[in-house]
Amino acid sequence: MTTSPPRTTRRATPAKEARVPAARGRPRRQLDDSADRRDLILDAAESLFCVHGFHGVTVRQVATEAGVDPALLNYYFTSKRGLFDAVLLRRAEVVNTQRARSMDRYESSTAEMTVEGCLQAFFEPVLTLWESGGDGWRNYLRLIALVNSTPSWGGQAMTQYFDPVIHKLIGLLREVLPEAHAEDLFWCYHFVSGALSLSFADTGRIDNLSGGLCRSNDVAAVRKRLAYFLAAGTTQLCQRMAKTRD
Amino acid sequence: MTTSPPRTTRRATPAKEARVPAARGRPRRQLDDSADRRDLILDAAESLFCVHGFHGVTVRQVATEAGVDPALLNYYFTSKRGLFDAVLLRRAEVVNTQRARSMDRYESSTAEMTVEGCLQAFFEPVLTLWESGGDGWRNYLRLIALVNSTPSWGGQAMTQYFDPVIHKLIGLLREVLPEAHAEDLFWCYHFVSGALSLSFADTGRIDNLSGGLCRSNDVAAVRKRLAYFLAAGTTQLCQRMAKTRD
DNA sequence: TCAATTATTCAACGTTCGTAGAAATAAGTT
DNA sequence: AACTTATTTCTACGAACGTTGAATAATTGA
Repeated sequence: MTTSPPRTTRRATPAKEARVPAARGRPRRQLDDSADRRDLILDAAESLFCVHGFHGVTVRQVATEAGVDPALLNYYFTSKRGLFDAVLLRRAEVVNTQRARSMDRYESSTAEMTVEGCLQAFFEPVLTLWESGGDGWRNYLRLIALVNSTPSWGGQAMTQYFDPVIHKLIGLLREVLPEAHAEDLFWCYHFVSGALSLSFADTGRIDNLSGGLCRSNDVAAVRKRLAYFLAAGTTQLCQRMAKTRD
Repeated sequence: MTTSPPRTTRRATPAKEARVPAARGRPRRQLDDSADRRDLILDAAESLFCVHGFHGVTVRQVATEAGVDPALLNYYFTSKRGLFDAVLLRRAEVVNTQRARSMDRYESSTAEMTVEGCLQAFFEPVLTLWESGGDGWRNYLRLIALVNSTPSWGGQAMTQYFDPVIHKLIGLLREVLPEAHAEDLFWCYHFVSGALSLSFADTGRIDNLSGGLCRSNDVAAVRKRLAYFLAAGTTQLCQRMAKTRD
């Protein structure tokens, strides 16, 4: 208990980069797990980080939730931070290529684009994932919402994926609202982003506030209302600011 | 260093409630501090919690920032959680009575209320505090924004202060938009809250996104645009939903 | 079959965490 | 002055933290 068997001096395992499964020597399938342990860990981490944030979760909690040894997290992801980043990046490309495609499709198939149409093309793919992407996607979007409103987040890896589609949206809006000032379009996105984030955050706040009249995870209720609200806000902001000396 | 002087058995200090300064025996003023140590601690905690969240801050960091001994935090606030709650509650009543008064004033002084007027009466006091309330208020609003979008926050103590003014706002909007469904007004507030939160969160996100064109702490820029955006969104959402079978 | 590689477990390290008891200091009361 | 109470510091506990090295189990290529 107190005294321990003699330990030799520490020597690191040779490779210190995050472990990505190689083709050779990798077991194809676990005995009874349908998914890879690596993915199990990511799922567990996702479900915990999205509720409590990075600092509110311990690697031991993630390990327990995933049903694996804590050391395995470091084996695959090098560090707790590495795990967190891996969770963020896992679905980042998927969601954003879907959004990019959605906007491309809208742009090329529509003769007369509208503000509402652009915004819908921007967020409809995400709503769909939220609605029918399973718990994984729901947790992921919650996590993104949390990260999006956390100041201390210096996530440059994320902007790499998210910024292009945002600029694409702003580009579309610029065509529909040619008289709008550039900065006003950015401010519109700012407000859009805030409303979207809070919706995905799924805090249950509106449930309490409305005495059960509204449910914060009611995708169908959010869908139409978001479109109406954001489109009108964007249009009016830009039009009224365009008339202003400022 | 290794062996310590013999410690007697632990016995707790008699009082275990949070320490609130009494009238008797309390030193009136510290030697060189202009403010009470208790307030210094709250300020330090506020400035750290609003950036890193509850779990991202240690009591030792707060103590260092405040320039006091770590044990003093437990003396005044019993626990880390007690400190966090104290930070939240310190300014909660102030801001919300100001908002309540602002809406009362608007309601009683205006013959023909508007959606934009109601919303402005709701958030203008907060914008003013954000603009000219000093670092303390700016940090506090950041913290509220963070808490507002954190799912794991079971803050019933906060709702006690914040819910009444929200219901007051919804009551005003109901007068201006009598045809609106009740649930739509709650959804409007939901989106309003999201846009406001992200603005106060001051994440610097829009600064990067716009390449410096917008600054996320530019209160003047936010003020008008918020009013335009939210008023149009609210009006349109309610009007269009009112026409819908649903 | 056997050596090489990968995956997983085990036990523990060194550190930092929140918190507590006791002593010391300061202020107020009488 | 002495006494009482409030404030502050000192020291350190026990637990939990992220992480690691070495050992073991599983899988693969030859």
